[in-house]
Amino acid sequence: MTSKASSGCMILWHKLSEKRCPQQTKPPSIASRFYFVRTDNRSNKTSYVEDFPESEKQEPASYPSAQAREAAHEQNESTDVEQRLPHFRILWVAARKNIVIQVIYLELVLNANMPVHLVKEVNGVPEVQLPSYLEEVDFRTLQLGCDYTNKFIQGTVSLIYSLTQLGDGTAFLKIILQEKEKFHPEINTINILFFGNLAEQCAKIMHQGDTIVVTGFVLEETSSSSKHGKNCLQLKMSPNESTAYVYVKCDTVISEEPICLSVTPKYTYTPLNQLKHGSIVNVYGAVKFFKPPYRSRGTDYCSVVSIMDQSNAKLTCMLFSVNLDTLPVIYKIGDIVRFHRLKIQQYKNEIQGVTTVGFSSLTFEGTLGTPVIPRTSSKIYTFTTDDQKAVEALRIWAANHISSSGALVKLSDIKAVQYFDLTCELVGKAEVDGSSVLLKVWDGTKPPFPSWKVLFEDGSLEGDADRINQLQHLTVDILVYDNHVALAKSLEIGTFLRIYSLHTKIHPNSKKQSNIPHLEFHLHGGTCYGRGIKVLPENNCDVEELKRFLDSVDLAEYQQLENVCDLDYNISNSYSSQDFVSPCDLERCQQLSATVLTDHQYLETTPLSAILKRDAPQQYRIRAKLRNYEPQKLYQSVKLHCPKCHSLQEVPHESDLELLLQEAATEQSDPKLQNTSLYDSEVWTTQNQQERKIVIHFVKHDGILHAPEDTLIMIEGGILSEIYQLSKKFKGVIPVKSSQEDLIVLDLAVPFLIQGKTWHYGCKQCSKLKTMQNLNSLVKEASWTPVCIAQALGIVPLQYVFVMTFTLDDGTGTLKVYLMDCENFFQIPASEILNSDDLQKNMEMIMYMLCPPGKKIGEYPWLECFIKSYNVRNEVEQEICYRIFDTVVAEDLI
DNA sequence: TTAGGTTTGG
Repeated sequence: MTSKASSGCMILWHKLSEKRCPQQTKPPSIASRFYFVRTDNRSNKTSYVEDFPESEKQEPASYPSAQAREAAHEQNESTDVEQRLPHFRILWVAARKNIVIQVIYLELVLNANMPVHLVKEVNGVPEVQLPSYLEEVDFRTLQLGCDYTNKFIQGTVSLIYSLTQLGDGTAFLKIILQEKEKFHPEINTINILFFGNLAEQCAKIMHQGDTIVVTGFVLEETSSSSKHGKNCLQLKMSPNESTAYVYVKCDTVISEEPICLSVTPKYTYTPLNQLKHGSIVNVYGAVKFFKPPYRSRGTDYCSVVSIMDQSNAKLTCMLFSVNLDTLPVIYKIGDIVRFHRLKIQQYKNEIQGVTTVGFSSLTFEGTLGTPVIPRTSSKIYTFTTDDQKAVEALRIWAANHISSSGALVKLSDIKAVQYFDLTCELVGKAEVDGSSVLLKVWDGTKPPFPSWKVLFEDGSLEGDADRINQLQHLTVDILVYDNHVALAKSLEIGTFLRIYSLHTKIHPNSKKQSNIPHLEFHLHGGTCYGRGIKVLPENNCDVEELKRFLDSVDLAEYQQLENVCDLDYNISNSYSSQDFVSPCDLERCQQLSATVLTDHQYLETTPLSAILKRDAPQQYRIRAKLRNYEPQKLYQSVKLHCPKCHSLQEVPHESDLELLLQEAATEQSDPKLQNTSLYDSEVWTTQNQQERKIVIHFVKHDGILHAPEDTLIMIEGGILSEIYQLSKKFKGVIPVKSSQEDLIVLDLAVPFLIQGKTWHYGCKQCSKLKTMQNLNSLVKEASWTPVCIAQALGIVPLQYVFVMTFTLDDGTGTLKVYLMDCENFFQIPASEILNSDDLQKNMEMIMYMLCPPGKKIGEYPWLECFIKSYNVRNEVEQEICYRIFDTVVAEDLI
């Protein structure tokens, strides 16, 4: 028996015996051929059959059909045995009464050309010795031109690059091998290049940290020289000449599975809504929330992971491990995880999952369409086609049910006050004091405001000074505190990071000093909201994308775009800007207004005290500060305005719409009104909802139906969520009902048209409704704009407006002025803001800038406004009111 | 054992 043969055999043998009867029988000697394992389920005895018994062969009926064999084959095709030991193939499993026969083909194990071997290592002792003719050499003695056919080197895999293809299509894999310490105390590494199927197999099998032995390599000089100017050597491994031995630690592989009839245990997965307190289960889930692993106060690392599945149930899991590597490698919300042997327990009336003996996990990228490759430190794991399907199904579900908004924000998109996840490259690092570390990072985009520069002692900044200087306008300074400090200190310059729940806020003094707000970046202490840092591997798809983007950044372009006021952008990192802004610059900056007039610039500024003494109507140019504004809650400032009768009304609340639509859904659709020359109609009957009928009328264009995104639809019997879904797909949705002769608008209390995120309402008083056939006038041009549709249907559309009261103060007096604005003043459409988190954040930031909370009014920015006065008469008295016109918020504030 | 998702001091 050769060592090559026995390595594979031993693993198989142990897997079988561990599950059943450890000391019962010895494995037979193995030859390169079919190999039969017979298990008697009654006595739990496993035996090895030298050849298949003639008697058994003569009972074809008792053996699986060709189809069943294929199924068995497929089921086992990507088992752990095969993934880690590609030279095994379980061809089929036959079960008859209590006898189970497994047929395993061992061809590759004995194939002399087999380029990769797995060597099982129990408690650090390899179960199989290397061939005795092989002689170990250390890295330093390697010399060009020597024959290394019978020599080997051994080391630890410290880095594995992505598997790639060379120009001619040959697979190529590069790894860095670190020499065992026994030769030299200092770290000594060498690059190893694998080619062809050897590269492919190594990419599958090897993991960072593995001990490997390589033999039969060719030594060559690297094309580039090392950091120290010396030429370096690298090893080339080709499939026909070279062999790699990968040592697999099997100490932790203790199967706790119930006895099962095939080599690979068949795992069952419990849906998250069926978990029972006290059980130990296997589950799949999409990550809804996670805390990257951190050191607990106890002995272990901890990671909190909340997952959801198609049952819509959520399970929060407390995962502990002394070994950081065995916790799931989650990079973002939406990743898919598989947990084995998770214990379910109760805590505060809710169930939770906890790690238990033998817990293991696989993590998969959650993005649809990316390869299904498990992230795990586990050497041996099962992965079947069923698993593949489970991951793919969860990806689809998660794409529709798990929102990752807020995550993965670019620096250019950040708002004044925000928590977000940042993917970036580390370019500099400095210890600021005992409790915080400064990280200088960039993501290739320019933040809307300069980063506040953190002070640190000379000489404490780690990183390439030239590069830090070159990127100074694009890097941000992040202060990392408390429990994150240890990890931050260990980070290497040049690594790619994801920083979770990073906090930005405006530096309190920055505006006073330069009128340009500066952003502070903090990773506060604690682990709330998943706060933490994770190093992303080079082959992570987000990192690959970021690298491509960083490479494309034109640094020269950024350097020309610096603002005159932004003096501290150009000063040394080691000083605070306050020492450098001269009084003259400060004055110049403070004279700039946070708002801009779009007309009437010829007018001279009038003090508020003078305006207060005059009659209306008048027009004025003023210069004042925003002392206060109302309403403070943004959603309260958005109203619907009728341009005809000038009435103002509240935007209907979603719950009111829901009720109205539900009520309308009980009305019957008239079949006579379906399928006309204007539209084609489809009727659906819902299940479990008293068989509600939904009718959708697809409006045709030139007599034919077009793509959904170009098609207007009308809906009868739809509820809010359905209309919401349909509006994402179709050009526009009109809720309608059947009347005697034609379809008509459902009710002006609900939108007459839903287009994208905008819900269009009509004025009840001013509209004179016409029926849907009037849309015929628009069909030829397919002019499905809200204005055209409203006109055709006799509707006076309501405008979304911001209605606010500003209290302005210029030092001579205060004046309350109204702002009623669709989209000009803030440059944000009022019609879209209620459905857009981003726009709401923009608006918040603008208000924060115009009227900074916690500041003295002297520190507020100036606002140049154009206002007009007018008389308002009520029953008792006449009053002068003021409104802002022709004024917009300055672009650099948006 | 640890943590038990729910931000902000620097």
